[in-house]
Amino acid sequence: MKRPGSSTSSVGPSERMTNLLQYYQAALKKLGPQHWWPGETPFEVCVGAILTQNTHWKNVEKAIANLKVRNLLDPHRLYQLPPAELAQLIRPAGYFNIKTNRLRNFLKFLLDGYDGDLEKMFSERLENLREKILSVKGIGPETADSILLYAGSKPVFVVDAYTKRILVRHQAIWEEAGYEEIQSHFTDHLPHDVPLFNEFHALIVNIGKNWCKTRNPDCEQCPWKEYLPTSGPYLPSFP
DNA sequence: TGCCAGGCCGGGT
DNA sequence: ACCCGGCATGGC
Repeated sequence: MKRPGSSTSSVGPSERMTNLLQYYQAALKKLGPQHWWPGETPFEVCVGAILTQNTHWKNVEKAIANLKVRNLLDPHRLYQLPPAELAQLIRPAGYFNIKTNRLRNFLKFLLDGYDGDLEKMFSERLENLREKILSVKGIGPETADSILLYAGSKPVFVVDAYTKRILVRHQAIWEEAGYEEIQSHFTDHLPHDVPLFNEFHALIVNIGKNWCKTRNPDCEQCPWKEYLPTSGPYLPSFP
């Protein structure tokens, strides 16, 4: 459903899916805790957040493993590594030339601004820090927010492609909604609780991967089947 | 076997 | 302010 031009519609996305805690509880009950982020240290989370841009996590795991066995999951040592060597190590994660630069941009930011100390970085005021991380070339809103939530335990809700697809499917947002608008939908209707944000986003990704796929959606088995709109422009087609 | 994945940037309308 | 092409590997 596209946002109506300048006219106002009586029933629309803003009226739907505001009972987010029920969605959360239903998903958690069916799927259990997701134990996110899949990484052992905050720094590993940051690296993974950059490497997983538009990429299967399975591929990222291989790249991270390459870095880990060489003891390179450290800002100083990783930045010391010649870029060409870094590129080869992260090759399995795809876009390896681009991601080499993006990783190094973030490393330089971390080393120059905070002596490579993530704790020091995360001690900065949240609003300022988010803007600064976003200014690093190669780090957009999802990557920045993933770093803030999953590496820094900051109360920031992470939005990704699955989040948007599911919310559009549930008529909670318009198709044209941008990142911040989608994010607001959660932060406006949920307590700002770090474990909640952590688990909720992880559950969304799980549901997106398994039931809300672009090609082969399977709404019948989806844990949120009960909440699907029973009428609207998406039935029986799928966005 | 094609299609697609936990985006983002830069250049063009 | 959007829209689009480019970036790349490996799993299903």
